[in-house]
Amino acid sequence: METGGVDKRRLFELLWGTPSGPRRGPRPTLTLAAIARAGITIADADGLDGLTMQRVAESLDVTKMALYRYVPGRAELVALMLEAAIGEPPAPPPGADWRGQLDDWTRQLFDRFRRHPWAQAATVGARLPGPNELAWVERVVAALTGTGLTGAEQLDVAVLLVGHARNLAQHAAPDGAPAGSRETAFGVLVRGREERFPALDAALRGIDPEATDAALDFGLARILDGIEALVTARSTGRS
Amino acid sequence: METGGVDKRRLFELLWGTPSGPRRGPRPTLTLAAIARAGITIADADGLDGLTMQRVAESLDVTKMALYRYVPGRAELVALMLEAAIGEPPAPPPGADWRGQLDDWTRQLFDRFRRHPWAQAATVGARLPGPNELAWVERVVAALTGTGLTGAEQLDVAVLLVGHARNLAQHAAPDGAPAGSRETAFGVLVRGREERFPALDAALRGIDPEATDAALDFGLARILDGIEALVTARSTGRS
DNA sequence: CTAAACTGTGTCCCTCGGATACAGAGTACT
DNA sequence: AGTACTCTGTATCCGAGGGACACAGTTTAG
Repeated sequence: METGGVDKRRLFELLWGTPSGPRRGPRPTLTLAAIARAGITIADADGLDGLTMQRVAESLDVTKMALYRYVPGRAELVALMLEAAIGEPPAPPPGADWRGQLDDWTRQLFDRFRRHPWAQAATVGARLPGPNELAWVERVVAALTGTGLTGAEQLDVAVLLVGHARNLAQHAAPDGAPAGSRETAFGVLVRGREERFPALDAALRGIDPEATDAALDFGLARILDGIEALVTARSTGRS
Repeated sequence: METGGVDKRRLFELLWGTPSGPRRGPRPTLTLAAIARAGITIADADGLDGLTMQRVAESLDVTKMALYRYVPGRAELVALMLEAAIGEPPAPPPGADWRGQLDDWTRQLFDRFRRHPWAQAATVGARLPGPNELAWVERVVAALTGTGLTGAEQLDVAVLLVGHARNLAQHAAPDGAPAGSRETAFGVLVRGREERFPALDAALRGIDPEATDAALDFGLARILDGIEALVTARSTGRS
């Protein structure tokens, strides 16, 4: 799996190109969107490892090689799937200030990542972003326009928030997991090695095993607090 | 590649087990550490895709199948490589307060991730942490002991900082990249589509192309500011 | 109506992870 | 010391999966 070689030229065409006009030969039976959808369904169920060209083709009632008429290879298919799975960014909640917008934005992105666990693995390394992905970034920058942050800082905020949403979708317990499963997972390893991990042991002891995992909220609140401090410093300091 | 199936029982033994005593047959020619080192060298050069059992075996002058006497499979080998590549956490800078410790900690972890780009891909999804990985977390919790944060919050901070270090190692430009390469990469996509990404366009225009990418520092400063606000609130509010 | 272009298919090849059976090496027990 | 047992490395084999290539059928431009 994961051959990794990506045809950047072709991928750019696929992500950003316009649907070309009337062509000559027989009309295609498939669509890029349909292929991506089929791939997403499979990957949602069985992960990226379960995603084979064969299975995608079968689910579309086509031969494996037919897919290569639309997509250069598996890597590019995954990129298309990612773009479709992330989708367009949601409308910002009406009347929200920049903080409210970014808070909602991060939770929405978190949800997308959680709905498609394979998106984690599909977003490692340098990528060519698609229109949807860029539209998400645009929303962050737009929300921060007028706060006194520089353009570079606005982008840095986007990177920070994407990272948090993505990172926590990874750490988030799977849907059916019992509360406090993270703590017990760590606890098993720390137990019997308390002298090696004393602080960790103490921290784990102080955790209510019934408490729900609030890592997303906690981190997001800290990040937004930090940004807010900068924003107020900027608006009071000069201007 | 990336068959994904992990033998958790065996992996736990490999990561946490103690080297067993004197055995009977011929003495092994290899070591787990040596195998992991060989794998790291290969993955550092050619990524996880370049890491094949064959290549690892060749670099150790052994047959491919000999490796399976030490390691259950490829997935477990990668886990061992990760544990070795991350290594033990560095000693906290002497005399530093919690903020100084966490700042240094995050940069150190960032460095490790940057030195081994494949570690990105190796840390997706739920994993069984090794002793080194847990020791890193221990350091964060230890640094926060006495700040008034609850045990759960201390762990949340660790998740947050790991995520930032990991995330930024991914976004960080490769070693030889020219300054401002991120901006130009975005710029190419935005150019000609200014009406679709107006805020992004404005942000990019305001960026000095010579400026060095400071996303790590920016995000880290925000996060630590946010934590500091919580710490002071806790210490002044009650106690 | 013909030629060109495009689509889906069948077949083939290569790479890679892993199972299995076997031969030699070293140790524990008598 | 000898023997039986066990562990190591190897050789061989298999199946899954990505992708190349040539071909036949289909649709449209001229």
